[in-house]
Amino acid sequence: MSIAVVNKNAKRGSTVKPDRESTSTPGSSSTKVAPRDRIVTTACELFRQHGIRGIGVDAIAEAASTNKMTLYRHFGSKDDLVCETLRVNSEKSGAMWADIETRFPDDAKAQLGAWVTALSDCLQREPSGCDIANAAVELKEADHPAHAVIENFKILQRGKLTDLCRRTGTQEPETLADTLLLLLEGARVSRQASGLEGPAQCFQRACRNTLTAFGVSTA
Amino acid sequence: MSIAVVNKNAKRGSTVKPDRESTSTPGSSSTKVAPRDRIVTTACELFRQHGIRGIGVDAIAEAASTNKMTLYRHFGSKDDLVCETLRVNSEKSGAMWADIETRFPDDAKAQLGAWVTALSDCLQREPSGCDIANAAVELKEADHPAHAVIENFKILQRGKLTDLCRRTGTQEPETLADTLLLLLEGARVSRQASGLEGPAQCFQRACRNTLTAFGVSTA
DNA sequence: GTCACTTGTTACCGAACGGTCACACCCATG
DNA sequence: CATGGGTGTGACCGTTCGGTAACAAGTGAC
Repeated sequence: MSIAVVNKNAKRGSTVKPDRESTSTPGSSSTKVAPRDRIVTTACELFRQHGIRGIGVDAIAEAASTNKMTLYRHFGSKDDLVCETLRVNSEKSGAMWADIETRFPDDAKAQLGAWVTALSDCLQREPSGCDIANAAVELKEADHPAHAVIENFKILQRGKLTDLCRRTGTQEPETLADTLLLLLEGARVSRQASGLEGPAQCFQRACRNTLTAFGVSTA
Repeated sequence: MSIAVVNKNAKRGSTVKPDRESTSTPGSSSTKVAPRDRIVTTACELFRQHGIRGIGVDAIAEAASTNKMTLYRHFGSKDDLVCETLRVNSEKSGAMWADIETRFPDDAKAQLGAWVTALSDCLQREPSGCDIANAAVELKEADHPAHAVIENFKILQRGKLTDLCRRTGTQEPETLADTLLLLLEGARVSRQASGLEGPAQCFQRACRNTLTAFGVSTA
């Protein structure tokens, strides 16, 4: 299957007590991040890079400068860790919404325009697509606990966007919101062969067109 | 990880020579499909159901009423089999294009409308999303041979759709095609929480709106 | 110092996986 | 009947994986 081997050669060569860059130095070197937080951050990154099924708990623990035992003390199973990373990603999205709202208070049209540009920037920055959507594709087991997190996020996101569209005064705010979401999901998936300019520009242009078609002038 | 176990209990219980439903009866029972074809068909289905990483070659062979050895005699590796299934899926898409063209010869607008309805029907029938796009999400290894197949398919699809849009006489046929593709990919991914009516209707409505916005009356 | 708590380390387990081997079997062709 | 190619069967190998056990080491509060 030619699985990308990320695991191999755990030990960093030297046999003497090596570079413990962040651990065991309480307040000195690098802000003393708790193991649990290091694990979550690292897991987010590695899941995005290699897929959930493509990376093992051992490799995650090692990349987080800790070990498997500590990982399993904080998370009962790999599934739990997956859920936690998805939850963190949801919170990141929530932060983006809050940022938009504070930057353009009481201006729904400007907020909607900012949403488009923010997501377009996000698309250009992270070529791996939406972590949550990717997780939904990868986890086919119907009873996987992550599906609740995914479902919850999607409902929340759609609610927020629909509400924002409604506040712009357009008719059919739900149709507009659903169209924008379809464009977003599509852009996140199809990072190949979306024209010369890439899915980010493609997404942005399609959104602008859709907004004008719905009578929303993007301020 | 709570991987869905599809493999277990290979043997059908009875120890006597059991129900060999299709094999060893040359021209009698069920049309005598060659093992290779059975494997490909079964693999397509199982990859869609469980994901490429979620199903093993053993389970595929057994579901195809054959065994692992025969599978490996026809396909050098699981990766080869994956590529073959993606190729088959590409051909199915090609058949759809041919069908549309014969049903509405020399009528680009009607063909485009038929494309929308055909894909919408397809979305409603198969809730698993696009197998090729799913494969792209699941196979993160950059050197996986399937990526060539995927890329090839996407380029082909985009070329056909762009050409069709151009023949409708609209300006910016590429932008229109890219928008429709974004909507399609999005609808295929987001089978959850796309409004009350599901992504299929959502996709269809968004496409109609987009087409009218681009001045293409869907006959 | 002592105690409780969190981490680190190592080894291990059972299962599933991709892939291979050797051998028996069937069946069509000659 | 003999031969040869495609197929079925079961065992096997090496690896990786998720998860656990047992024990040592560090750390902060009292």
